[in-house]
Amino acid sequence: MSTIAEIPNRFDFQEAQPRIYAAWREAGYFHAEPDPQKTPYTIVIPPPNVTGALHLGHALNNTLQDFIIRCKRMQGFNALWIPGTDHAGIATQAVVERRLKEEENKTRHDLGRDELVKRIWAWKDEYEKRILGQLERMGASCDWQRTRFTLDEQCARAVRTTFFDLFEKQYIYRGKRLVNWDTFLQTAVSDDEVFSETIQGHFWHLKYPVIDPKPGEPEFVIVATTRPETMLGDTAVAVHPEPAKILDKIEAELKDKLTSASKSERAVVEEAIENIRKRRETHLASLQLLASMAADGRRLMLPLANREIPLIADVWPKPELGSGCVKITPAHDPNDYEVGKRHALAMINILNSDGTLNVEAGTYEGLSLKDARKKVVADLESQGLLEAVEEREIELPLSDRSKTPIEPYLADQWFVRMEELAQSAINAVADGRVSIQPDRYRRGYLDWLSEKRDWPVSRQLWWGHQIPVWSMAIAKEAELQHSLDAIRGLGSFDAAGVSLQVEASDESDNEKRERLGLPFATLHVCVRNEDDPISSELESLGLVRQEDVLDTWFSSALWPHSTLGWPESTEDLRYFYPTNTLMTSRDIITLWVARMVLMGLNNVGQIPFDTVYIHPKILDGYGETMSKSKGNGIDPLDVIDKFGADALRFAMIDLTTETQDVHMPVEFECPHCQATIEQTKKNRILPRLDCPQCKKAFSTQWASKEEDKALPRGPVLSERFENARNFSNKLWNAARFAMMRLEGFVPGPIDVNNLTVEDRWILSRLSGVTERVTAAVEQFWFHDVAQTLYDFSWNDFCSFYLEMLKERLNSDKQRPEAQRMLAYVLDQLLRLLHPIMPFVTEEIWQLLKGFAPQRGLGELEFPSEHLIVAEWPTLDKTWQQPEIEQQFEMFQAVLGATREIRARQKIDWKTKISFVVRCQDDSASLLKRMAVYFGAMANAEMKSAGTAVEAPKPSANMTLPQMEVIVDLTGLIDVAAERERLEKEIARLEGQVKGTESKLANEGFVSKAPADVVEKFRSSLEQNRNQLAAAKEALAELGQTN
RNA sequence: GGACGGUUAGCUCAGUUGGUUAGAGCGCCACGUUGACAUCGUGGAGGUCGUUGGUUCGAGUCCAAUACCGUCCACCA
Repeated sequence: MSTIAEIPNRFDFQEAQPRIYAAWREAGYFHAEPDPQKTPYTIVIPPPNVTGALHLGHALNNTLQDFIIRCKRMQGFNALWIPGTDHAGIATQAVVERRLKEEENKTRHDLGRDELVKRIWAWKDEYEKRILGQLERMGASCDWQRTRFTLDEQCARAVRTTFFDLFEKQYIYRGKRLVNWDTFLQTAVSDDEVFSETIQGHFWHLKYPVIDPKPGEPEFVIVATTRPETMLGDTAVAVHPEPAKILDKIEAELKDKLTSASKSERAVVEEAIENIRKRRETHLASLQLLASMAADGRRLMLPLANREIPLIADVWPKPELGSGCVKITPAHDPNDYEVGKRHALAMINILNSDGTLNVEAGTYEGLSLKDARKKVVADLESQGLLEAVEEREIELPLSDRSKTPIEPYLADQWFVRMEELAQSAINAVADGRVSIQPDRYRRGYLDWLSEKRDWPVSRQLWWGHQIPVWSMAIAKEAELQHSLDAIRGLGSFDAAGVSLQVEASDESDNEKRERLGLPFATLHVCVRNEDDPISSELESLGLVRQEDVLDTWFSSALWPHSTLGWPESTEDLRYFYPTNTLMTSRDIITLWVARMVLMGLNNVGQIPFDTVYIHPKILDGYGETMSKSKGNGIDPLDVIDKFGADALRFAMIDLTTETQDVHMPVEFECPHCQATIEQTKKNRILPRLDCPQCKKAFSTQWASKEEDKALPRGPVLSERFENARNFSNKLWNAARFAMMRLEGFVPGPIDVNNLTVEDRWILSRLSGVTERVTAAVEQFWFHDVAQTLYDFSWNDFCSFYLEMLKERLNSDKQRPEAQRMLAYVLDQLLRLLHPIMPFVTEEIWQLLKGFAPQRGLGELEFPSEHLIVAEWPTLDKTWQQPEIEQQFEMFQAVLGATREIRARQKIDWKTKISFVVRCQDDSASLLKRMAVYFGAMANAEMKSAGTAVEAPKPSANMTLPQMEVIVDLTGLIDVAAERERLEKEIARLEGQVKGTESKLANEGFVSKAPADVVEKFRSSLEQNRNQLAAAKEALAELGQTN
């Protein structure tokens, strides 16, 4: 058995965490198997990207999951938390490619596909290990035997099965789409990898001749463009069909705005109205004419290309901008692409993949875009078709990866048709089978899905699930049947899972198609199992496998069922699916959550989870998202090293409120002297800093030079973890106290019918806290859980209950019962705190077992081997006794009064004071029972209490509801201090009385407010009046004393 | 441009159905090491709840308008 000397006054978390974690793991508590006797509770982790280490956002996300899983495990559920990581397609490939460039000055083409993928796997192995290690250090109780990776064999099988199924249902198809093309890297990049820069550019006004203008019609239509070279791909010019209506509408809106505009806005709005008026004068007539010409089917001659194009009416051009007309280049502009689809326009791609012009550009073929622009402008000018050139700032989209301009480029892409799938996911949330909390996030989910936009799933990458489709171009119509027969005739065709699609060319003009070398059609064969011999047979027929891989979200969308063994109908799947709660942050509700719902429904026929909990984001002190690229990110491991995993977890739970994101000011910590250095936008990007206190230098995450890297690293931390660390320490020391005083503990039943006031009080509080915490867990009120337990532990348990136990533990007679109560209450508290702070509570649990091997309130129990599997406290509501709590509050108030008077009077703590309490008899008898505690906790002696106590003189008087505490100040009094305090008190009470009086004088209040509320005010008024009278009297007495 | 969130003490945040004069932690001030804990204890100071108007007997809480901050989505010839 330990003695106090053996228990350090600090919890050595560095030593204990790995030891405790290993013990849990070895005992198999993290692992779950299907068990019909128990109800499953399952969470799948949002798999972190293997691009890098986990950050504080992950710490939050995973703490919440582990908290819930630990609660559920203790509550008797068969709790399963499935861990894993995400291959994160483009992000991971980009990281590895960047490193390849930096370290070896090579591109992926130098390595080739197989070698690059091999390198990425090595990267993945390293980071996966690191990520899973971080989770372990946070205390995550994941079932490591079930660890998955979105690109592992099991997930790959799920992906192929899903793809095949959707292909067969014709939900998957190949089509053209404008992508952000990086002409330097010759790959498509996603929208979030495009950034734009404002540059000084030009606005060219071009004149397109009208073919056979009728009298009164213009000879030319003027279009304005920032990219004149794309005119070679124009297939129409558009004008708004009802320019007058739009101008009227804009003017009406502006006038509306004017009525509510502030003075400073007025001028701006008035100017805008004036501009619209001018616009009407200068442009309206001609725009209306053009609109009617468009309706009339008039055509224009596209200069240089010498091609006839239609003038069309469409809602896209804004009559108030530019010339009011726009050229339409469907293959090279996203808006024009939409217009082109609406009007079934030809889409002419004038670019090669390297950014030079192709055969469609006629004489301009082979030129770079830059040269083509010069030549096109020069040629137009020489033909007198350049109306004007304006200077203008334009936004130029650039590739984040190559820093070269992005070209919208029409490319073949694979899509998932969303109509039916999206509807199923909409229904699941709309009818409540899947609930999203907080529910304000439902709307974004439903709105996004309701657009039912087809999902482009192909990526021009090498890292990912390669599309399981083999394709072949069919040059001529006559060859189609022959090829189909050949494929169907393959030896293993019937046995294999194979599905066939014929993609027709979108160029229907035979002659033109042949001139451009385009095929008549393309055959696509989807193979269910890529290892099937059919794939090599297909290749022998000349079919080639698609190079593209699938969007990383395609495999993530299957996560809740692929991790449980789907497509096989495993026992795991049947037992643990649907999972219960998905916890994630709001930015991937659409990208991920929605797709999991629809894929779960499509593949398994059931929703993937019944609840989605959206947690807040952690921002830095400037309200910016934390990120490595800004240098304001906190590494959870740094927090764990300094404050402990329990502190990190408590802080995460505590800051998770329902309403908002949390700001966390961050600072550097000097590794030499531990001084904190406030992080600013300036210093957070420096590779090294000099500590202002000890003047020594340290390095940051930006260190790249050898000399900087050699310096000790200064971690980025936040003082907001200190509070949590202190709480953990407080708990540890409360336990340490218990260990000291449990010496000689004899297990035995507690006489529940004969408890002291403080015992009944702590049990009442404990019961209330248990109820509240249990309910809060169900509601995901994490902050509420943390606060309730913090408050109970620190204020009720430590500051009062333990202090009061000290007296009883000193008495041989009272000690056995006091020890049993101490062991019991601590036992219950440890259980409640365990899901938040698993390490320190488990350590205490183990120690406590040594002292109190059997404990309990009614019946004695042997504690479980480990706290992690102890039963969650169950609620005994009968212990909740409001009267007891009220009585106790009265005691606390009297105690507080003596302390306050002592402080005001500056009476040394060692000087014993005495006091009397004027109060009702029942209160007096209670206070008399507590008399010993006034001595122990305030070094004060209660001489007497009751209705007729004699007030000592001189005295300090403190009025409380229903009571008056009068402290004997013989030989002690500081009259000025006491007068000041009383005057202040009188002022406060007068304000209160006045407020209440006027309220009660209000006829409306008395007649309309509920009777109990009115009664409450009445009695409080009476109380306040009494208090006020007593205070005034005390002040008068003071005058006499003086 | 659309949707959503926030604005409460010096800082970071609570405030669950509207009900006495609004809370916590940190920070600040004063005092204090009596053997669980100075990562502590005791006491104190500090807020007209962004602004304006409305509903109500009563508004931090409900409604409307407005300002500022933030997030997501769309878009910028």
